[in-house]
Amino acid sequence: MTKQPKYRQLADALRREIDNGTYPPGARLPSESELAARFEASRNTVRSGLNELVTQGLVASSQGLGYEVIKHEVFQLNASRFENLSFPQTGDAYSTDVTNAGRQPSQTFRVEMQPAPEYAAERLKVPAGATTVLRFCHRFVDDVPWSTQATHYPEWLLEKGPRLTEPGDIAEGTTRYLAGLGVEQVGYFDEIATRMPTPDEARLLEMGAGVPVMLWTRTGYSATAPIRCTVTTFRGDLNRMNYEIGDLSARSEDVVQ
Amino acid sequence: MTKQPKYRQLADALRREIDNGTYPPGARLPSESELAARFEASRNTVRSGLNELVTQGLVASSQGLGYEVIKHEVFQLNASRFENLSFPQTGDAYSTDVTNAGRQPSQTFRVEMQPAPEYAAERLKVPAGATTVLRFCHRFVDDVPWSTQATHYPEWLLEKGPRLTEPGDIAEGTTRYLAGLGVEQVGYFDEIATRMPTPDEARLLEMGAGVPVMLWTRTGYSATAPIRCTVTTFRGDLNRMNYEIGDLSARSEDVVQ
DNA sequence: TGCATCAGCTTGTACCAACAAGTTGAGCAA
DNA sequence: TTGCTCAACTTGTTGGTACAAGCTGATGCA
Repeated sequence: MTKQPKYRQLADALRREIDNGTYPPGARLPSESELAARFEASRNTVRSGLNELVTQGLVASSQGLGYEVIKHEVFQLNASRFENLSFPQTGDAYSTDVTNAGRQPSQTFRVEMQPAPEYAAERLKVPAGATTVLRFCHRFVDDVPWSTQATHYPEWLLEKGPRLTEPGDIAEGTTRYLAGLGVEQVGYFDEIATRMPTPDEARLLEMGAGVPVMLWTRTGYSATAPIRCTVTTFRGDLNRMNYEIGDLSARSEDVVQ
Repeated sequence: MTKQPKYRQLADALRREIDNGTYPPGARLPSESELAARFEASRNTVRSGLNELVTQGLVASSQGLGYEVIKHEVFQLNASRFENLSFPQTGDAYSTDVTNAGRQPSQTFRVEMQPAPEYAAERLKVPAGATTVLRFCHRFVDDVPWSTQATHYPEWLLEKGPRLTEPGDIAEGTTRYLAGLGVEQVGYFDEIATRMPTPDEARLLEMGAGVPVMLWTRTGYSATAPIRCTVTTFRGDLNRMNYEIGDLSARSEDVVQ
């Protein structure tokens, strides 16, 4: 074991104390100057160590307040069931999942006609820059920012579903609305990626700079063509994506060897 | 637009120059002292700005060498096809995916009998601490560390598949091996999460501390019981997880409106 | 030629100082 | 009591200095 620099020893010591409950989630750490006295280090060195914990998403700092141990609370999102089609639902998939978890969903909407960005054009099989309907959605759970969602629809869909451009929510969910008009989503292709948030994303989701985002890109297909491309951006520390595939009857039952 | 601190202005300027190709992937940034002169800032301020870029995974620094712009080449992993069952394969799912991408896979193996950690016990429906077979695998693509994989099998499976404890690879893939013994995986439950790497993970995967990891937990089920729980840890910046669900015939065809 | 050494570059660690800016609670005034 | 001000805390930003440690190429010796 090679000798670690002082700021890292400090970070490791604090990490241990957070793990073992000396500083439980929600608790405040001692101030920088107190830690400096305890570890016989300068304030800058203490800040280097604390910065490591912030980067790892264990604590968050606020000017004037101090450092607070973050509480993580993971929210499970079931991504693989067939949206709105396999069983009855009243709202969209998000509201359903959140409500089932006993939480309060809310969201703000924005609808625009936009030239398709490269990723959307490619997936929707339209020329780059072609006009698309963009429905943008900023979602909250119990008033905490949870995700942003941008869905591009190809322009030709408007002939069949003019309400796509209506500002505001479509109560029964857009997938269900389109299915009622004969444009049924029969399959989808999901891509899941992760990266550090852009400054914009960090601001929108009110997340620490050291927490990754999860990007969920879903391209929905009718029997003949792609009909939508949705990119959802989650706080990575608060969400988990689930897929159920194949026969899972053994999952819910008691185990029989 | 409020005034940003100097170190952030510096980070934003460099980020733009990386994006627009002034510093392409693999290029070296100017040294800290050169940047200090250019931005009329102290070396400490420059380091704060560069640290932001490191945290966001855009650049990496090495002592004595300088700052290098990271090149990321994303590897797509198809997670939803039915492993080894729906079509013939020669090796395991990983080798197949990597080879199909024209890359050279390699891996190191380790097999142990281990008490089940909490997450595995829960998913395998065995008591916490019950003995399980742990097959641990460290995978490389073109000799670059790519992922670690830890699979727990319940102990009762050994009666049917004793080769599980053999050190070294099982050539045809464990899932296929078990299927040949009558323990067929008929479904699986996937969970995908993301977080910052632990120091150990950062070392094993040779990744910057500012790059998130992607955790892929797959629990496989036979018709009657869970038969394995696999946790794969990826570099988040180099991997993307794909799921194909439902009828995707429209995906590969030319579009017909 | 071949090899060891070292100067001169790079980043890493650690310290000090000063002031800006956000938060809170004590205490005073209406 | 209510409400305001302000002192005393907190972290945020920016400057400075010094030395440690890693890398590279030039230099010079064998």
